[in-house]
Amino acid sequence: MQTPPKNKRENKRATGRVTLSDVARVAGVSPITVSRALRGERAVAADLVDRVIQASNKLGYVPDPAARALASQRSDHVAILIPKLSNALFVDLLDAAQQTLRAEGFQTLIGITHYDSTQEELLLREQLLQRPAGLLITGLNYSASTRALIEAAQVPCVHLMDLPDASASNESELPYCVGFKQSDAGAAITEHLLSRGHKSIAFAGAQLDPRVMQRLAGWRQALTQAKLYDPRLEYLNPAPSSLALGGQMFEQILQQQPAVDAIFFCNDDLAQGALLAALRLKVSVPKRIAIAGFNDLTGSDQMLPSLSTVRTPRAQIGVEAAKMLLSLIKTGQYESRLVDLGFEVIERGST
Amino acid sequence: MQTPPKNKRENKRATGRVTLSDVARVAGVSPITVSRALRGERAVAADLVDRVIQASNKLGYVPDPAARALASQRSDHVAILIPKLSNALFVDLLDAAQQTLRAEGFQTLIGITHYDSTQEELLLREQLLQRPAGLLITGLNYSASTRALIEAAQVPCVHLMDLPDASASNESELPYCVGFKQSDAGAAITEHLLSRGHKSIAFAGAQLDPRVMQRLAGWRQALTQAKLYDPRLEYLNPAPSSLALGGQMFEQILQQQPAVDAIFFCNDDLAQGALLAALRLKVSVPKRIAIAGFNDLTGSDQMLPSLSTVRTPRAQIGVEAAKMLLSLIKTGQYESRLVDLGFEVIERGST
DNA sequence: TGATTTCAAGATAGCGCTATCCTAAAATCA
DNA sequence: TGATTTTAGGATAGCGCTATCTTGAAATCA
Repeated sequence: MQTPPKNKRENKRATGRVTLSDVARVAGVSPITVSRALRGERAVAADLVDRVIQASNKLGYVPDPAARALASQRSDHVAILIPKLSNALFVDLLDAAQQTLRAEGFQTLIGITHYDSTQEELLLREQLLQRPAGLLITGLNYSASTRALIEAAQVPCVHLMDLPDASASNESELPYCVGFKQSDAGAAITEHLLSRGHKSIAFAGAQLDPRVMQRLAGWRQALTQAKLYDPRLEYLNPAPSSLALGGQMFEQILQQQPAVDAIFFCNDDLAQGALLAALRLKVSVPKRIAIAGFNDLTGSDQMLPSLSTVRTPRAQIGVEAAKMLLSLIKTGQYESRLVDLGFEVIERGST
Repeated sequence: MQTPPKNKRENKRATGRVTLSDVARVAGVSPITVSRALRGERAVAADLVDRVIQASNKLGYVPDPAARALASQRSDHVAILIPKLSNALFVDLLDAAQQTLRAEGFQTLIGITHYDSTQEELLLREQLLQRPAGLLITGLNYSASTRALIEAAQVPCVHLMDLPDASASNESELPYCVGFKQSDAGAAITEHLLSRGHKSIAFAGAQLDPRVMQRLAGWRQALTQAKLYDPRLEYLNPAPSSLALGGQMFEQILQQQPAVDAIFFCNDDLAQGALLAALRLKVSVPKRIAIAGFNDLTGSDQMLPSLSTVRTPRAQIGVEAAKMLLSLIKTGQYESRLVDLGFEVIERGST
């Protein structure tokens, strides 16, 4: 003789969690109605919604993200892919995006690619397993397999920091992007140096990611237009950007190109390193040589002389990209695919 | 007349995912055996394990984290709580921990507390909803409610950057910690300044989190022991640490305490700002006044003069804490509760 | 006013796993 | 050798939600 089957309640694995059913019982409705009322999905009578919300508050109900993810095939995660944390630029981006997403109840999954597209793909694969609600990706990545992954995942995706050449194709084929024109910014700071009367302006770039190359293109274009372009003044080093490297490149350029009277460094850390090297070598800035940076990172205004640079709206990009993504997640659309947040040339003592 | 019930396969919501059952079918075993074989839980015959693994590889099976989390009440997330991303110290910590955790298949959930214990508790609550497998928390937080949350969650937790006074109580009541003795480090750099013959050594601190206060305690202790302690030389500013603030505090101290011949700044960014201010004001370092920092952040070796500081093993702390947590997650134990990774006084040009 | 459409609520059936219980065979013991 | 304990595999029943289908009532229409 067997014991009679226990009733459902007793049979439960005890997890101590307040569930939808608990709320439903208290509110006197079915569980599915609670689900709908709380998510605002479909029409639920106003008085029922009230009762559900009251019951929910009374019990301190909080939905279980795992159950939700399993049932709906969508989690409350947003994945973000960033090249490095050693560049303050990306940290600011992450910070801003993360903050904005959290305010809407989304958790941020970080992935650091180290500028490696194989890693990027691997990270994306891992992140997609979590069925994220959305994706934030630094740069406009067109690696075929990565794109395929994103398409297949059917997840809204916003790209950060860069804008495609809007000229091309029809609007609906463009990726969602929040950024600014890197090449325009590169040209703008170069023009600033030109306006100060400099004739021999070198470009010093490190890391050489696509955005650096676009700044280089901007520099080339501005100098070509001024009929001052000289390919020998391009100094490109694939090593990661750092203060120390900036100092080294500064010395190297001084030595190899004595006629150079200004240098545009592709990132502020390089430029800061150059300013410190100039102090060490007692090279007068901007008298003997002007120095410009990029990004307006912390400390650039404190340097001696203070560093002229391009202020990039990275925090704002993080916020706007997150908002765009949230809109895509919720409504499937956004007013525009391209958001250009511009940049600002900051003229300080070094030029 | 009704249509006959569709068989299970057809009845499924089509998600296109390879499931445990698919693997089970191919391997010719039951789903639960696949689950056990893949997780290495319980004993499964070696040949079955082989067959399961082969089938799994053949089909490209990957477990669904949401389903796993729902069934087991544990996700593959590890939550990390950090005060700020604007301090490179914590970014390094995050980077190292995240990297180590990912290698073992864990996703990192970040929470930025902004040094606010209310926020910390809120973040922790949100993160605990995800049923993380483990917790990494900066500092030794003893806010009652936060502690209660952690205890109630029954989740292994490792604290970062700091060590409790090991003297007290029995071993098993200590929290798991990876860090170093902040007060010892504060004392060590102060002793370094003393050894250089400085008699009037000021302390300049910002942010004033518990770790800064411990460095202050170390400074006090070293000076008291040398019979040179003077409370008027404590400069404490609750504002966030920054280069600009360092410059301001430097000027302020010079002005108010003309006899001071050395300053210990609680963080390198302050000290770097002070060095730049010294250049600006043409105050000779270390001749007129010596300057020491803390953490050995990027750029400190590039300053003019290069900055003497305390190198703290933050990346190593991130790695070791992650490893400790992984061990706690998998085995429930770790060889010791306190891991002291030490620190190193770096003597450079500024002292 | 009867027929058709719309709509709000509920019933049902999973999402893809793991915890738990069960069973038959193998291993151990007296 | 029969009784007891281990052991390996499987069956079953959820984890806590949401997608989907149903249903009865209200709204709309001819």
